[in-house]
Amino acid sequence: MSLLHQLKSVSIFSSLSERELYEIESYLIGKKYLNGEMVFSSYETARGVFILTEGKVKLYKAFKGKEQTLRIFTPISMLGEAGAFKGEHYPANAIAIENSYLFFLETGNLIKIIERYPKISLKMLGILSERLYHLVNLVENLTLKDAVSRVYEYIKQKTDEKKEVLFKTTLVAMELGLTVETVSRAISTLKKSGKIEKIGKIIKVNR
Amino acid sequence: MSLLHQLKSVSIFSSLSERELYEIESYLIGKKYLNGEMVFSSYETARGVFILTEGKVKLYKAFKGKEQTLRIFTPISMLGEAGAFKGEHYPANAIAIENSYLFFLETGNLIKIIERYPKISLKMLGILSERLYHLVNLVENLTLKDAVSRVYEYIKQKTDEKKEVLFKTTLVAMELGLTVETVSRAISTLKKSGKIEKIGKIIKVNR
DNA sequence: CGAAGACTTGAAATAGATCAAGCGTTGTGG
DNA sequence: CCACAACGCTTGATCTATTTCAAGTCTTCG
Repeated sequence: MSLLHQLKSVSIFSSLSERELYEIESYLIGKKYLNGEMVFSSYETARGVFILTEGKVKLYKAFKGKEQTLRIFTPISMLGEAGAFKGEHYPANAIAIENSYLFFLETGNLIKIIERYPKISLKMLGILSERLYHLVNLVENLTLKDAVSRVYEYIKQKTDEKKEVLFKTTLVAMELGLTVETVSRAISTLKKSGKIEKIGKIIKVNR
Repeated sequence: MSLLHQLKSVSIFSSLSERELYEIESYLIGKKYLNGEMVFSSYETARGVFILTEGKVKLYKAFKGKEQTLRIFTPISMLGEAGAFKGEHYPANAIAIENSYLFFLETGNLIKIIERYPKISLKMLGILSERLYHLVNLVENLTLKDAVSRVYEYIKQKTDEKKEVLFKTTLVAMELGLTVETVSRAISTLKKSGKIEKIGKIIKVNR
């Protein structure tokens, strides 16, 4: 897929013409990140946003050897927006958890774009709002729901469109803020109660 | 304090002239909320934002009889922005925890204002980003830090400007997502270790 | 003044984490 | 292409921080 085409799927740019996208493209700097490589950290000054076009990036907080995943990003997504619009530092850390490719867009240029194409600002407000919904949902899950129902809801949601889904315990544990062991136990509980079926790594919900 | 004056302290309006504020004022509908009265709930469709000019409002999530506070708002603050820019429903519930006064501003009018005064959109992006920082911080506190250090950090932060601060166990427990008992125990631990002093309801940090 | 609400302290319960060990899967380099 | 090392998954046993339950004291204010 061409970069131009990819830009179109970044929601804030979706309303722009090819000509306009072409201009934005000129601001972007692409870089490959290997699995395990840091994209940005909360210690560093936020200089702009990233656009993930390939791979997977984990956004997380770390403190005293423990860590909490906030979100796993997959293509095509924008990262680091909050840092760009407020504050010195990014609010969290981002690390590639697969070999990935990201473009960087400087805050100054982003603001230039927003000012030039006012429609974009509403889109941007929409993105930030979506981030807030996601985080509020995370807090709800972390503090109000037990492990088994969280895993169950996760699976239900993932199998909403597709019938069956590839299930990686480690990844799900990360996304839900649980340990691998807890997720594994939750799965066997759900299997026993007949709510799900799992053959190999393929999982499906019984409705 | 006049409404016009109050509007000026809502950061998104701070750059507007009196004439412009006067126009915005005409969109606002004020209403008194008694202690315990619901301002909005996550079940209801988001029709606009609120501006708190008096009292205290708690933003929280509830599930199966349990609840988790996301934030306590004090004047002058805006509430419900995320709902206005995305999604059918507000992401959480808001309830007055003191007798309060709020103005309501319809989404349509807010967007009109943003489109008319483009500078406002950057301010708005800043507000949403600040909300994200706050929530990320909440997640960090809830999942990575223990009760005693959370209470300690809370007190340190609150006593940053003032030397001494009025401490209400119940309110702090809400804000930190802990039980009253846990906060009370944390306080006595901190007192014993000499890190803080508390006489009556007045608390201070030993530095 | 008295009663409702706020705070403290102790004892018990609990959900999930941590530690530990064994098994399964996979992919790489010899 | 096979072997085996590294990694992922499962299951059991213990541990621990915080919640819950309970009961008593202190505060405040109508």
